[in-house]
Amino acid sequence: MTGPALRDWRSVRDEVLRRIRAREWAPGELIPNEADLAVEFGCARTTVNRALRAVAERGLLDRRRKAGSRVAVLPAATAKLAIPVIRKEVEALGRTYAHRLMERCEAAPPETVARAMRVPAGAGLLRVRALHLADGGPYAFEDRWINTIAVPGAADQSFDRVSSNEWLLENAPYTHGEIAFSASKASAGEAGLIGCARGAALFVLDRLTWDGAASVTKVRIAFAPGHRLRTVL
Amino acid sequence: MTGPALRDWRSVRDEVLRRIRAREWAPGELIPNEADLAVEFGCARTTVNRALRAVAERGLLDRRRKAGSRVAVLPAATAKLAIPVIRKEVEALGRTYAHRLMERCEAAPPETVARAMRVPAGAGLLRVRALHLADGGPYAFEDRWINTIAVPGAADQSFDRVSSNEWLLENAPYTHGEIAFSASKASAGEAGLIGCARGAALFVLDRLTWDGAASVTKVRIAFAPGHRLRTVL
DNA sequence: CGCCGCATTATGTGCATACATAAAGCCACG
DNA sequence: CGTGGCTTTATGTATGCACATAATGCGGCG
Repeated sequence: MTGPALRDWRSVRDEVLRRIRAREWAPGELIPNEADLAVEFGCARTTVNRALRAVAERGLLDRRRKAGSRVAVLPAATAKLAIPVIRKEVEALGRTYAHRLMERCEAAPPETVARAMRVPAGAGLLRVRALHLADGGPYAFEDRWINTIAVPGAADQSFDRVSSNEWLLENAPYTHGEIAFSASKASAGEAGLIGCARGAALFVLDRLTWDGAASVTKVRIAFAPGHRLRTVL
Repeated sequence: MTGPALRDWRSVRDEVLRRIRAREWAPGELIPNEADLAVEFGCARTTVNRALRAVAERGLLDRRRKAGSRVAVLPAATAKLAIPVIRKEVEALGRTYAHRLMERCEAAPPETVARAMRVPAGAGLLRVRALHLADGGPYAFEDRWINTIAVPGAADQSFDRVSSNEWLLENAPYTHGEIAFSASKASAGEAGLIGCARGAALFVLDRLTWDGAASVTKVRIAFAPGHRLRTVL
């Protein structure tokens, strides 16, 4: 059963994946340690380590020092989502992108927004509302609050040529953030802008980004009905 | 500017991230090559390589042989989604999980399903419909088709004790699959089962998994209103 | 002047080795 | 009999080196 030596880490990774899928190593079971596998595969332990690390990143192995590596029992399917700039997303569909700025003003945010962004209740934030278009039709509606203290340049931007979505990604560095997806019924206002029936089910993305302790921007993007977020496993 | 030597790859990674965020290395710009960075940081090139690879995986660097590494211009925010078994998801919320099997029968799938799963139009598939409950209330409704040829054991499972969701993840290996998220209005049937108003906006997950060339299962899970899929950036 | 191919160069990977670190589990001691 | 601490072990990582691979871009040739 000692086939040809598996000398590169991708081969080792693939062989490990095969054994897991084929149940040669059953869920919950401890697999041989790196040194033994290295001997079996005829390669260096470093190579086995690289391979096992890759498998563990996919969630199919649980690794712990001293305890060894065991096959994950209920591997949470992990999907790597790429959330591109909306312009890119539209263009990737072979459609023509455009955007229309609906509103741009300085305003005090509602209490929920102020709390989420951790800014004083009366603080003036920049509010931008804009429609993203694909082939001239509504694609998504964006409702955004920008912390102009964290993003100084934003106050000077009109956002009529470059969308705030895109401008911020290029110009507002962030250290971390959260994204949430949900479904929501279209309000009367949204229905009018997006061009759908009132009460239609909209796919909604909420994103809040931070630069250290300061919030950068909070945005809600409601996509036109039919929008799907796809990914491969 | 030669601070204390950055000897481990995490430090190097963090320093690289800092420089990108601080615009010391501007978007689109070519960064120094690995060898030079290794000299600057006082570590081996291998270590720099490991660090840059990690940054590239986050999407903040584009690396190409010979061309070098350049800072990504529009880094598509990449989020790693973990889609756990529903029972785990509910329990992670500190709620009590239960599930109720609504239907389990062998049937010929509608044409759209047959085509998506690439099975003959008249083929008999196992259909399972079940409700997932949290603290006794509806959490999600699952409508599933199982290819019993690809998953032999499934025909003998009643799915009344262990949900098909969980049983399949443990027992049906797959090589790849697709997931799509969308929003959909609750049909009359769904509304009744989930206990929401008809026409409510539901967050829907569609998953189709494959084992090589054979489809394993196709499932649509509609979550109760208010459900959010969260992830960090 | 244009195009092709090869030299150059930056990243990608494998290996042997050494040491770091976490933690399981045993043993001695109370 | 319980427990704290030490030993052992498996993974984690740093390093120097060598060679693989891709692709750029220059130089030579038609």
